[in-house]
Amino acid sequence: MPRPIDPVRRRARRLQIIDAALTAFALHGYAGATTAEICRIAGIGSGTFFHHFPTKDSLLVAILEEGTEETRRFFAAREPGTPARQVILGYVGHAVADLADPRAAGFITVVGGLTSHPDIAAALRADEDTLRAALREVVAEAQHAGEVRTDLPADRLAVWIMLLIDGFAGRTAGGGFEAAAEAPLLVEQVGLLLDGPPAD
Amino acid sequence: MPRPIDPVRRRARRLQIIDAALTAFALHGYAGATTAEICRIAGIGSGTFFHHFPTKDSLLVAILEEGTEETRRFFAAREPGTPARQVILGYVGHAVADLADPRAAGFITVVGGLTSHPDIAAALRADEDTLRAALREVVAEAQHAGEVRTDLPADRLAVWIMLLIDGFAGRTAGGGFEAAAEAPLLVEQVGLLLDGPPAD
Amino acid sequence: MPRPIDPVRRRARRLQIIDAALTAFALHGYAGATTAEICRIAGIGSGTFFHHFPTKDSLLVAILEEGTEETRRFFAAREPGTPARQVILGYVGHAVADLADPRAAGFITVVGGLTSHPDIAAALRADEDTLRAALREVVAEAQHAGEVRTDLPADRLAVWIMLLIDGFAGRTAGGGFEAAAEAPLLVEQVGLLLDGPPAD
Amino acid sequence: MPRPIDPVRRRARRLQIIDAALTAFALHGYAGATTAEICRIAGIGSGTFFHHFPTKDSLLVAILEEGTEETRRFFAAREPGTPARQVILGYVGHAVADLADPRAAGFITVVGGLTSHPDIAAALRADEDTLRAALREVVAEAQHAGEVRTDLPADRLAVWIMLLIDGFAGRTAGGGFEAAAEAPLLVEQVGLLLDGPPAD
DNA sequence: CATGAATGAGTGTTCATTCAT
DNA sequence: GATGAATGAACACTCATTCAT
Repeated sequence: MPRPIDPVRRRARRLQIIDAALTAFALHGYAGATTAEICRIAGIGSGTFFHHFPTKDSLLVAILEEGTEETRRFFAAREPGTPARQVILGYVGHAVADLADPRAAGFITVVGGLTSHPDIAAALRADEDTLRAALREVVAEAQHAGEVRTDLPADRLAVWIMLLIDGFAGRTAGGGFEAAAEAPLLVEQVGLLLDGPPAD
Repeated sequence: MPRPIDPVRRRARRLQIIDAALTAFALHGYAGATTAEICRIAGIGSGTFFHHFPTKDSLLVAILEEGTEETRRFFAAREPGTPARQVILGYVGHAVADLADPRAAGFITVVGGLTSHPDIAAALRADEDTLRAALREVVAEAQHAGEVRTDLPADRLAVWIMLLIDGFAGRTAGGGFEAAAEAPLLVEQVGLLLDGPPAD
Repeated sequence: MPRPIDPVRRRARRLQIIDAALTAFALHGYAGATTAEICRIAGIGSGTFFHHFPTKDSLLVAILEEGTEETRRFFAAREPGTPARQVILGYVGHAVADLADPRAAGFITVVGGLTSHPDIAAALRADEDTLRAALREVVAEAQHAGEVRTDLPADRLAVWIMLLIDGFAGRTAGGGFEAAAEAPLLVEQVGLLLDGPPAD
Repeated sequence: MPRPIDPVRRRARRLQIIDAALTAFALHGYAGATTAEICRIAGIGSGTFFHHFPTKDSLLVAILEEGTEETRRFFAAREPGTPARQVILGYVGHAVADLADPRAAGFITVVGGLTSHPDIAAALRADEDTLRAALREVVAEAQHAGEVRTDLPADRLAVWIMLLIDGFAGRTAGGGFEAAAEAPLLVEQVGLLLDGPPAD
């Protein structure tokens, strides 16, 4: 009597594990977090873990893909007619809001340098490329609309926006830096970046 | 009749190990880099490694302290009479020059989130605090000289300078970002940060 | 639907490891016996070892506690009405019977001096104290019954009984000393201890 | 200009190392004591250690041989005419006096079970055999003189004397057992052993 | 589907020993 | 003779992963 697999419950389990992993990775880094700890946080047995993710690497890949998907969704959800520059600054605000979860900041800084592990590196690159392409497109649009400086190519500005966000995340992960309080300065800095130095 | 120990050779060995560690850490992260690999890169036996550093942790701490010391030296070496703002931008240039070694960039990003390992966390904090204090002091001086905006406290500006440098380092560690080519834009962005948005 | 864990099998594995450890410790001493050898004797992988005992120390502690428990059981099992002196000599016989396993003798002599390793030292002390208290009590009872000399305090006699048993165990561990053949002489010597020198 | 080796200084160095080793062995056991610690206690470099003893094993063997030699000397130094029984009890007193050094007791208990290490096992056996033969001879003499029971062979009595001394040493190594205070009881026990149970 | 006992390659670290100075 | 830097085999222990139940 093969009970039909319940995809809802399955997804719930996966999210439960992903959530535990976020905590563990943020605390000890990817290599430092053990599957045993993730299982303990998630309240499951190790067997269950490997039922849902064939390897530890695949778990991290899944988390990264989840993030990539969210990025895609954000830009896809753009209200038609919204000015491009506003979309850019909106994304910055969106990213900062994610960093309200202190684990997110830790996760980003900790996962950045995983160039070994080919699967993970690929997922990181995909995440990066997705955001970079989306930003590049909307920056180019803003340039055409005259909302953004044109002395730098759109791609380079996109990368520098990401640079600012990543730097901000890194500070958030440490102590003594209130993401909420500093967010306006981030928006200001991105604005200054998009405007460039005053002509004077 | 004890042979007089040769401190020069001892220091050379330490530097040899530190150099190998920089490579390994940048490649695989702290936890991912094995002492065995560091030894292989350095061309020494494992016993020699632990003869010079009692633990893997202590090696990282030594590297960090080396960096802290270099920061201190940089600010101590300031020519009397140099304008404060020029010192700040000079430091930015100095930091970027270090990132010409691609391992340095990888190292910085990879080592950021090591909050477990109390000794390492302490050394990271010390490194951070040293730079932050030095920048704060010179930023405050620049404010008094009217070279820098005064609507933000010196400490906050110091942190944001570090944010920009760290974000820059993170990009350098990845591909598709030429540190040398992007350096002027970093100086420009720091300048924008120090000036603030145009009064207009 | 967690399979109900089988405590029987778990206990069996533990005993299997303990048995292998007894052999290895008796052969090479505590420090000299490697976990690898214990695993080989027990026919298990190293992972399994540490699945059941978190450290090598904890294994020895478990063995010692097993012994302490057995001592407690022996004295608790005393038939009501048995004369105290008979209980004492019964215990001596019981101890000698254990020494029929040549590994037991080796184990005792080898484990005696482990004053480093705080956990082990504590377990040794607990084992010692349990036996000493049990013997002291029954010796005191025998003194009240007039079966044992009263010129020495019960505690001191208890210690000397243990001294004789330990000395006997030490001889058993070496060669040229048949525990079974020498047992009557041990009982005689304990008798002499309990009686003291003839009044004459 | 090969300076003639100074055998006095050489012997002093050896004794200095042996003394340090006694301390270290008593504290941590043979396997637990490192050559590095012995060197530290002795205040010498590791190179010097291996100048005087080619291996750690050879050091222990040397200590054991020192002890064997002392045993031999004790029995050789017997004043002509001394009654055999008095020699036996004199030896017991001599052994107890050695145990006044708390390291001696620890050393004896800790070194007992080293059946691996063929050289050490051989030295232990030699030490044992030397004492046993000496005791056997003097016990036999006492038996002929009618000072000692004759229902047991001299060799067996010799072994039991050693059993009592070793048991005593084991207690001394632990706490709560004052060698000096308990010595008379040891002499009494040996006396009772040599007399056997009263005919009554 | 869920479990946790079992695995063994791999990890950081130790230590007796060697040897150039 | 004396030193301590260098060595690498061996050690206790970890951990991602497998699989019988």
